[in-house]
Amino acid sequence: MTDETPKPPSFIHTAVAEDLHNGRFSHVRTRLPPEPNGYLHIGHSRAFLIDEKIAKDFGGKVDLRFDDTNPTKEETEFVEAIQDDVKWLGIQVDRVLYASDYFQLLYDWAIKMIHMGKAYVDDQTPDEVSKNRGSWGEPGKNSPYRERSVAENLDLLERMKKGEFPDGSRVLRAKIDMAHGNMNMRDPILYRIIHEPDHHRTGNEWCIYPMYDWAQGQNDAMHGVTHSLCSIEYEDHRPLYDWFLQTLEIPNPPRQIEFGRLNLTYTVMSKRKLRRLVEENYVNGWNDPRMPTLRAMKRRGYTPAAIRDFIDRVGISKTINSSSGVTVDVSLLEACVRDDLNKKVERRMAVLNPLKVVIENYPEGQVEEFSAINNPEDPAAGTRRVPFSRVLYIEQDDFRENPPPKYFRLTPGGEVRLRYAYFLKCERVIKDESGNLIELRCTYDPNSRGGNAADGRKVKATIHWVSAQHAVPASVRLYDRLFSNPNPESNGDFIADLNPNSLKQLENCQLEPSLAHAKVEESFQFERLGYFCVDSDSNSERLIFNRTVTLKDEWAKIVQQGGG
RNA sequence: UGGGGGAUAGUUUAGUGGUAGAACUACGGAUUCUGACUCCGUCAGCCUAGGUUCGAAUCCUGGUCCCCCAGCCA
Repeated sequence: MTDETPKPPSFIHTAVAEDLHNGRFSHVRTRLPPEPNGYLHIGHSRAFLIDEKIAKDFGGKVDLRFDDTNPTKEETEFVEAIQDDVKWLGIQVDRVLYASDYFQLLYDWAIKMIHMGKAYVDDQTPDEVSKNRGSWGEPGKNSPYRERSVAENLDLLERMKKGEFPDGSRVLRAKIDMAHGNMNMRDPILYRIIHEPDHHRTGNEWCIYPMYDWAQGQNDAMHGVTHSLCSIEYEDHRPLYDWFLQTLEIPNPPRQIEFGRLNLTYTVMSKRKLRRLVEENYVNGWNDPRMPTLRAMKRRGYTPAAIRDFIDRVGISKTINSSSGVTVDVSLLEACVRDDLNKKVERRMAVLNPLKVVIENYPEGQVEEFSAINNPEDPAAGTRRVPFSRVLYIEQDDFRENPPPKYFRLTPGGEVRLRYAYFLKCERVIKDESGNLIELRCTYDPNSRGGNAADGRKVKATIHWVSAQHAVPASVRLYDRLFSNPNPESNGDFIADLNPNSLKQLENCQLEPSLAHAKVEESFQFERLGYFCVDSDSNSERLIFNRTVTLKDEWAKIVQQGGG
């Protein structure tokens, strides 16, 4: 591995290195800033991995900090789920912090702002606040409460905090500039009143809660964060971020740096849309393997290594082509999983759509065992024994009565190799009254034991098989992309772009016996088919596999192009 | 309408004044007891118009197109 070409550093690396070089900072600390109001998806994981990478590359640390400043949206359940996902990804966080643990410090700063004449309690209704904010190209109007006395502001804020006023009746605002071109600077709201529900950590101790802008920079500062990395839609919040830190005269102010967000083709990423998929039952929950959430991807069989590789290959930039970022082709993600699983996972034979084969010249009652390689990419994985007998199952796709051009699997009178076993020739086709194919009568070549003919003749195809009397039945869920449109919603409602074939469950699959005791989450390559893992719905009665991703399939392409 | 940001093959991404390079995709081929893996090859790009320069993706000027912002969400 001497010739591995390191990825060039990102623009963030460049900026951080500069800060270190010119003495703005002497070390690096970043933070993962999730709001515990939902499950993490692949887009979050990228943001997190960027934070991790920057910290690691500069010998710094990364914290996990929950931005739990809005009790109406946040729950303990998500706090736990997020920590699980972070752990699963393998991110080693230095500290787990909660914005809510620092409400008092933030409140003290608000009091300081009032004393400085930089903050005031506004009694306007939400509607008035909104109207008086003005619009693009039109300045806002100063609130009639803007020039209240320090004493009155202090008193009012104290009573807001204690819960003397109803929700929505007042807010604390910074006094900046109602005519500013940047909307965020038009007297932003610092605190709003929220009585219900209780906060997941502070209970009913507070009746006011800080807004994102008011909390973010100060939290970063008090936790010693040097570089506050976030996505690009926060770029025009940066002036406000800096304004608070400067106005409060906070030493060693952290630096916010923004990067473009990650979107995927054939996927939706917004929390709103994902929630709709769940709530309207288009998928079976947040961990449905078709979802882009990390728990879903885990269940589907994606590995942290594959996700990390993917994020790495995508890189970091500020490019913006769509919804605040860049839209990466899912096929890159799929390529990354295949790469990882190919190296690590054992091979097995599994017949998804069984077609019965009787080998007429094979002795009834006889059973042989063949040795099969577990992983050609990893000799240390060794071999296993696979039983063979007179009645087998092969894949329906591996036989064609009227083969199209370029089809070189089994055909009437044709010969193929049964992987690791014998050459097999199809002699007769058996059908039911309505003409459906139900069975193949075949013969084998006893002189091809192990897979090579004594006379040296070749076959064009090798197919997988399972001995009928030894087979383990199972269900297999074939997952495909959730949407059939690379850019869901590009022509109307994204629900209309749902792929009707995103899940197909097969109930009559036949697996080689070594799979009988496969454990939940264990992954395998079913040869010639794809990568599959044991689903958590499995029990001692029934094995259920999820297809993580197919193998690349040249034949499928030929068929798609009309060749088959 | 005001503010902020972005533009290099189909998709991502390097390149920071000196021959535009990579990955994924697509296509073709070699190999193969997985139509997999591996290997080789092909197609394909600097948003645009000027300027500076011996030389511009890179510097300057003017356009064009795309994204984000008017929550008491984050």
